[in-house]
Amino acid sequence: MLKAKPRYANADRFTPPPRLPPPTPVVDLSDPEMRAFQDLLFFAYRDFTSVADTVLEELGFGRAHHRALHFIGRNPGVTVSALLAILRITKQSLARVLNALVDGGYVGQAPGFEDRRLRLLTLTDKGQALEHRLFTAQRDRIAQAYHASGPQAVQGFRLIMRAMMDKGARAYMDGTGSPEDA
Amino acid sequence: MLKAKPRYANADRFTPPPRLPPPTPVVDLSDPEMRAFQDLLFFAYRDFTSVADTVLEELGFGRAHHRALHFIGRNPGVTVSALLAILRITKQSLARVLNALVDGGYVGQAPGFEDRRLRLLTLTDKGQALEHRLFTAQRDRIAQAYHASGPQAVQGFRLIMRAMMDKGARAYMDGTGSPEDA
DNA sequence: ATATTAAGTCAATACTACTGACCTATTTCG
DNA sequence: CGAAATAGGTCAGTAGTATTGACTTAATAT
Repeated sequence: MLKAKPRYANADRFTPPPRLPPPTPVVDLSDPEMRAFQDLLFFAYRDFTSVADTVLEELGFGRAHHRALHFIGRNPGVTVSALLAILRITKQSLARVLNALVDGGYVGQAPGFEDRRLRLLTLTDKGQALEHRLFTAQRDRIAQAYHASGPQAVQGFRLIMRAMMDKGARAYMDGTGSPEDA
Repeated sequence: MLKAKPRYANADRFTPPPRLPPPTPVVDLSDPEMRAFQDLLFFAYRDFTSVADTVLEELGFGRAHHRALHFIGRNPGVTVSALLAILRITKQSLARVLNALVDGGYVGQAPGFEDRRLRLLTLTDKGQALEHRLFTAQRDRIAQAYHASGPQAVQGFRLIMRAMMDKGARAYMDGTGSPEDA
C-alpha cells in the first residue's frame, strides 16, 4: 500500500503488519475429532442410502441396482467399462445387476456409433421414472440438510468430500478425465 | 427506513420492514446440484472406507469387523444390543463378526456389574493396536482433507452430515440419548 | 494377419446380511 | 415365589453383493 503523503521522513520504512498467513489454524484435528469425523460419515451414509430401500425392495432390487441406475442416468451413453470404473466392481458383479435392469426394461443399450464393440447404456423411460422415484426420497433429505445448515455448510461439505475421494473420482466430478483413471 | 421526523401524524404507525429472515437464500438446491451431492457422498465414502482394506484383508477381516472394532473402541463397555442399534444389523450378522474378533483376541467381554446378563465389550490391547492401525490409514485422509479445505469446511461438513442422519444417530453423536432410539 | 480391446459368460467362492425359530441365564414384577 | 420380560447365543436356510480365473465373441488397431 502506498501512502499518499508520509508524515515522517522514513514513515514508509514501516510496513504494515504482515498478513497473517493462515486465518485457518495450522493445527491438526485432534484424534477424537477425527474419530467423530468417521462416525459422521458412517451415520450420514447409512441413513442417506437407506431412504431408498423400501422402493428397491418392492421391485426386488438392491443398492447395487440403485447405483447403476444413478450413474447411467447421470451419464447417458456410458459404456460398460466406464461404469465398472465408477462403481469399482468387477464385470461379474455388474453383469448380474445390469442384466436384471435390462431384462426389467429399465436400461437400454445401443452399440457405439464409431466403435461398435461398445455397449452404450441409457435409461429407458421406465428406468428414468424409477430413478426419479428413488431420487425423490433422497432429495428430501438433501433439501432438509441444506435448509438446516445453509449454503456455506454445503460448500464446506463439497470441499471435504472432494478432498476425501481419490484423484480420479475428483477428475470425474470435474468432467475432466475419464472415470477410468480413478 | 425510519424517518427522523414524521411528516404526518401517524407516520410511526408504519413499522420498519421486517428483517429479512434468511440471509441464506431460501431457494432450494437445483436437481443437478442434488445429484452431484449424491455423487460426492458416494465417492468420498467409497474411497475413504477403502483405505483400510489392505490391512483388513491381511487378517481375513472385512469392513464389518472394522466397524465393530471402531464402535467398541469408541464405546468401551458397550453392550451387544447397543452395538446392534448403532450398526443397524441383526444379531446373527453381528455374531459372526464378534465371534471372530473375540476368538482372535481383539475383543474382550465382561459380564455387567449390576446386570450380569449384559456382555460388556471392550478392545483388548491387541484390538486397540489393530483399531489404531486401521485408524491411522483413514486419519491421513482426514488430515489431508482438513488441510486442503480448512476448518470452516469441516464445520460445514459436520452440519450437513448431522442433518443427513436419523434423529437417533444425532442424539448418539451428542451423547444424549442411547443408540437404541436410532 | 495378429494383437488388443469391449464385452459376455461360466464356475466357484466369500462376505455380509436377512428371517424365523428356539434356547439359556438373569432380572423384574405381580 | 412364580411368571414375564430382557440380554444374549445359536441353528438353519436364504439372499445380495462381491470376488477370481478362465474362456469366448466381435470389433478395432497395428
